[in-house]
Amino acid sequence: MQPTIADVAMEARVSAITVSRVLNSPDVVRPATRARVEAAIDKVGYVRNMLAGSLASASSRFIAVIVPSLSNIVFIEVINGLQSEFERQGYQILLANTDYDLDRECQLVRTFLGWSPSALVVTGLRHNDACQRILSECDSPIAEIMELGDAIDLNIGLDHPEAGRCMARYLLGKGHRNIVYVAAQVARDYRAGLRYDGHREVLEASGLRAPLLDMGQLGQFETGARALDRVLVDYPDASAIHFANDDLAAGALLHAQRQGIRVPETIAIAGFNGLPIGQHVTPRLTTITSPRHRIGRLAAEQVIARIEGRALSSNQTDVSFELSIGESA
Amino acid sequence: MQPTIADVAMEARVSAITVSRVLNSPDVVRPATRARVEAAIDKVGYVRNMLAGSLASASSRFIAVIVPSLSNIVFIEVINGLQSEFERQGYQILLANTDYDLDRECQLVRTFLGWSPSALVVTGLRHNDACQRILSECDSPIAEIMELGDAIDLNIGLDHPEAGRCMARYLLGKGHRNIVYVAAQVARDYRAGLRYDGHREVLEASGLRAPLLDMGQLGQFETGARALDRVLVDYPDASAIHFANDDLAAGALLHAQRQGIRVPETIAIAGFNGLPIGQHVTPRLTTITSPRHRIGRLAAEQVIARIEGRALSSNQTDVSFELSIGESA
DNA sequence: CAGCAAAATGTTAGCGCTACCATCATTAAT
DNA sequence: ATTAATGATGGTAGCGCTAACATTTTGCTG
Repeated sequence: MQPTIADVAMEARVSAITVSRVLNSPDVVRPATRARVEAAIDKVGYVRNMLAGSLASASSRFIAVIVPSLSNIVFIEVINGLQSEFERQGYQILLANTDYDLDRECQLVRTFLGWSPSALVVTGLRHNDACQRILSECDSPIAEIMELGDAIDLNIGLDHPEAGRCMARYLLGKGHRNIVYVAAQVARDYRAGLRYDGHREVLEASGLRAPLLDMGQLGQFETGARALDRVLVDYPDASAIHFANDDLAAGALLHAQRQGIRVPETIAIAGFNGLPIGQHVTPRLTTITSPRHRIGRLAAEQVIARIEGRALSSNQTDVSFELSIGESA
Repeated sequence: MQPTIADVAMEARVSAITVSRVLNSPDVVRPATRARVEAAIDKVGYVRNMLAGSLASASSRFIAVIVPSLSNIVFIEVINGLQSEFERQGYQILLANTDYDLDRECQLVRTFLGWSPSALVVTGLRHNDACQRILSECDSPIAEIMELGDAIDLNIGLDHPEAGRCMARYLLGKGHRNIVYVAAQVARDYRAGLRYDGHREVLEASGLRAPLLDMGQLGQFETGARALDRVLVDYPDASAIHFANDDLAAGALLHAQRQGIRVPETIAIAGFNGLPIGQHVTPRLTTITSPRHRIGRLAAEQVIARIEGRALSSNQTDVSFELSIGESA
């Protein structure tokens, strides 16, 4: 049997609550007593039972974090940002991924609420009805990240339609008039769809068409490579491809290099995210850099502030983005 | 106040324990009763308190997972493998990263034990003394993954020295006699050091030298690029570089392409891990493919078997690896 | 050194759930 | 019909901890 707080208390000749205090607010215990308790903890090999503590205090120091995918480096970086900040403050992340499935998201929220998390961090603003209701009725802080808009509680993210507009304007400025937007599964990765909306808006305002090529599968390099081939065949007039993300764009660039397709002369290529690989391919990728780690860090900071009851200047934080111009477009 | 099991019980005109049974072992409750309880759960909006359940049953269904880094795609894939299997069985992962620091690892193990995890999954076989003792004395299942050797309990991984030997033999077979091994922070990423040991063993057995270039920082593409430059200057006779991982190797390959350095003619390049990017660069990277997702899945399967008291044929699983030959070496 | 505020420690009563054993209902067999 | 065996449900106690209040000790003032 694991020793409990009572064993430590007996060993240190104090009451259980004093041991609890040494653990939770050491400064209210007299140094001499504290030392005795700490010695007793070591002596009996006490390991704190966080479950019991959380139950009694009705606060778990868990933060539920739900992202669409763990295979996408973008979310990993966000998690890194969250993790570094939360860990510093003694919070433990409970992590899950939805596979871009809103019903699964709802299920995960339900499950996580059972652990009495101190807060929830979810990706995006779109949820199914049940999930929306649960989150709205929940009294823990809730941060909806990545995307900017009407949020339940806290909101940290960037303006995806504006990012799409930004790149479209840049490509227009470069003289492109036939630009294909290539995404993978827009229905699931709807933020890529939001960027497309912005892209189309700009092109149509100039009287141009904005074809969308949706590659069937959420893919990586391979999908980008195949997309490039398809665009060259199906859209012979296209002079540029606006990819929904850097994975696709990098896949296309690497493929172009293998095949001797000249970029940007034959076709210009642009991406989104600003992943490191974009700066290492030839030509360097023109893309939009999103502050992924920063989103995580800010979300964590604001969530902690909310938990601790500190006031926030605003519930919404636009982390913004940056056009990063390479030679690919 | 959140409704509790007692509220559900009252609503369904049954006792609390029956509600508990509907939640935990529905098949022992009469269908009619079960339906009544389920209706009551919906009606009162009951959310199960996992903390209380875990405390009472002394089993949390948490799995503590400790990896060196969340920035390395390799560990992400392992976590994906773990996650998919554990989630299917209703276990929740508690995730943390050590930043390759064994003292931090010990601290994390201590913290996690406080949550009464059903099992621990840690990376590698090396721990500091305190950690080794804690893990040895722990009676939950423990899986040490990635690396093969003397383990505390379960062990799933690959033979790193043999992987190093394998690539060294391949490079020798290609006629290379001056091969530089390039790693980043071998002291921390000691598994890269194990591969170097194997590499050196093979070269020295052929009477060759096995210089080691340790780039200061654990880096990505950038470090690989800089390493290539340094090798060309500091080891003018070198005909091949054996990189400790594919990130470094890919960084070097992309750099070579930018600079017009011919691979493998001027210098051959080999990696380790078998990341997708290696198959998309030109020339394709010669590397060793490790079954990362499989390590995670197997570890989870075996841990679950152990938790459920099922016997395992062996405590050690060699997942093996595969030489993947591209044109880079 | 009394007297009092502040600091330190203790007592009691749960947190919400499940293990354990007891009880009651149902069916099958004599 | 009676018993036994099985199935379904309930009562009680306690998991290990902390909140809230109660009590004791300490340090200081006049």
